[in-house]
Amino acid sequence: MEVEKMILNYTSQQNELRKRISLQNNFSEDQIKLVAGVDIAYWGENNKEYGVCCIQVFDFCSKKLVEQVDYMDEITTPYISGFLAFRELPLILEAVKKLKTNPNLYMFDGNGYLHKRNMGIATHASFYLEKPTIGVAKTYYKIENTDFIMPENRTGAFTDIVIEGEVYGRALRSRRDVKPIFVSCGNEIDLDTATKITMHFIEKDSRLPIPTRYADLATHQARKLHQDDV
DNA sequence: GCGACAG
DNA sequence: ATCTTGTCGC
Repeated sequence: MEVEKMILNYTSQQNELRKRISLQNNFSEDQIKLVAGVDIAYWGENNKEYGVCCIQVFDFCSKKLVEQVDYMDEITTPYISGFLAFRELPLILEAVKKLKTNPNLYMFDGNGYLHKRNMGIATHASFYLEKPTIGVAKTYYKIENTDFIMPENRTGAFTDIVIEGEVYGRALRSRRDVKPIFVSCGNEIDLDTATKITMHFIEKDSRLPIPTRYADLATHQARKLHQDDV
């Protein structure tokens, strides 16, 4: 009875924000110098749940790490499919406050526009970050009973995910012989540009782009450090 | 009761 | 997301 009201509240918040989504670039591509990857790891302790958010900022051209921050805190919001942003955003925004650099774009582990209300975490977060965002999910989030079409087994091959005539995102074969990843616009960017930037950050040793991939590794390291500490 | 289910 | 070892393959 409590979670139902929470879901109604969350849904109405997202329905308000979605009115302001833009799928157009609000930048020129040569202005993208710093790209941030964001991720969170969780663990339980004393019957409470904790999380650590890591943000890693990379130089677009050299792909070198230029800054990293983390923020650890107790997690109070449960995971509810479709409402990931409400669980993760508090930690993310605190971590962002610690950044000294000002990334031109943020990449998230999860969806953006590829969401039942077009409000996956990448899109939702953009309204607070006021920067372009991209969502990169490792598994498919099925909407309206629509399956994705498997792209060809070639690097860069993709298929658009179309629901009732509208492109929500795409299944992208970031490398040959790997499962596809699911790229969608967060906000203030178009899908072709989001795909191009994602592919730019693909290295031969992973199907995931550098920013989210290394942010994920960093969260695991940060959690390990914390647990050694306790 | 059964299947779905981003992270 | 997390719980977890070995193992097949490049």
